[in-house]
Amino acid sequence: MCGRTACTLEPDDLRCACRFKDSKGREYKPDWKDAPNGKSYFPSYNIAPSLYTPVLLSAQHFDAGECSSPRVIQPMQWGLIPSWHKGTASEKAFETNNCRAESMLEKMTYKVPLQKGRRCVILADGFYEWKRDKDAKQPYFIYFSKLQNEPDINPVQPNVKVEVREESVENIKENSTCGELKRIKEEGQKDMKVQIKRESMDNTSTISNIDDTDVKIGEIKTDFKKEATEGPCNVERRLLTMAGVFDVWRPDPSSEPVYSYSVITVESSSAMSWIHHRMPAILANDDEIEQWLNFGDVPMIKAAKLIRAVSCIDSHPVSSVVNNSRHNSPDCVKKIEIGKTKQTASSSFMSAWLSKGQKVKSEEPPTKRAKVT
DNA sequence: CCAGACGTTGTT
DNA sequence: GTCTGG
DNA sequence: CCAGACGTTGTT
DNA sequence: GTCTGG
Repeated sequence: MCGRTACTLEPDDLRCACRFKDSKGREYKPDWKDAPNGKSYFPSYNIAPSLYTPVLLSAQHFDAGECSSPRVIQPMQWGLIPSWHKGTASEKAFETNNCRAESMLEKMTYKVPLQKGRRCVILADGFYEWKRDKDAKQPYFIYFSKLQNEPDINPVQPNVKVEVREESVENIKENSTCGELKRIKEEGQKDMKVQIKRESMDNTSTISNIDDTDVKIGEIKTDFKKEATEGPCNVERRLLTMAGVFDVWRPDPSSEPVYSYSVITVESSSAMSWIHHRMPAILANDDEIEQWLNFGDVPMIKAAKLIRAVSCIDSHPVSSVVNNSRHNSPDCVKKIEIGKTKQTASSSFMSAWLSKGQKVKSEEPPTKRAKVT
């Protein structure tokens, strides 16, 4: 899954790294909006849940005229606090750092904000994942592959498949099994039946209470300022863009709202599964980002198709200094060679290799393992 | 009707 | 706030 | 996600 | 074992 990230760019560099063009070809940087409750984002190589991190969202979430760009970056707290939460921010009983894609349209905590169009994109240099082997834990840093900067040119069969079928109310009723269907729409309108199916298991859940028409499409704002976005962008690697859901919570009616988010997770692609069986839902290019953010034009049913396991990622092992979230240094993301410092890992690898030939449980991706001759 | 939940991961 | 279970 | 705490009284 | 803090 995704429980630790790095995000080291300053706000202006983040805005620069998030330059984009609208449908008319005008180029923008996202606006920067501070969190309304006064909390700040601090760049770090070691970002843990509960911290505030930069998140992209549509300017349509704000009042008309408030923004000079169709997109906004705002720091939000990692770990979604539902709008109905009672008590203080810290006494939330639930684990909402991640949101399972397979059930996000069913669970109250995520369904409700998603119906309100509260889709966001979490910005990061990359994220960390711990590969477990018995007692041992080896952290890896994972980020966008440098080879493909635009689409996911190396797609795998998505293991989270979102099927959308339009059927009449009658058909749905006839086809419904176990009373799983719930009525959603007013008379005369066609129901949307969304199935999110995990390929690995034959586990199909049917959702019908998310629909396109719930979201009030805000008036299209055409008065965004065109900003000067020329000049080089001093950002080396493309920022990782992870799909998320956010919500807005008020500790009490008088206080400022708290924006918080959850990273959507999916069953891992082959690029990740050798490290971990879950991974964040990554948006592979700007078109996907646009569709995910633009809740006014892109209904949830369509946006849900963007949530899948991509393969356009690279990774490398890093030092266990990253384990302690108090450690914030470039060492957290620095590549290390495994097997050199840890003799135990190396010797177990070698003995397994000697006894079984070259078929060894992979410590590296298949491509890298192939050069062992 | 009211009360109570509302979540994920990993591990066995 | 909204859904489920009793 | 992982690391670290997990407790009270009285005295300075 | 389980919760809190980062």
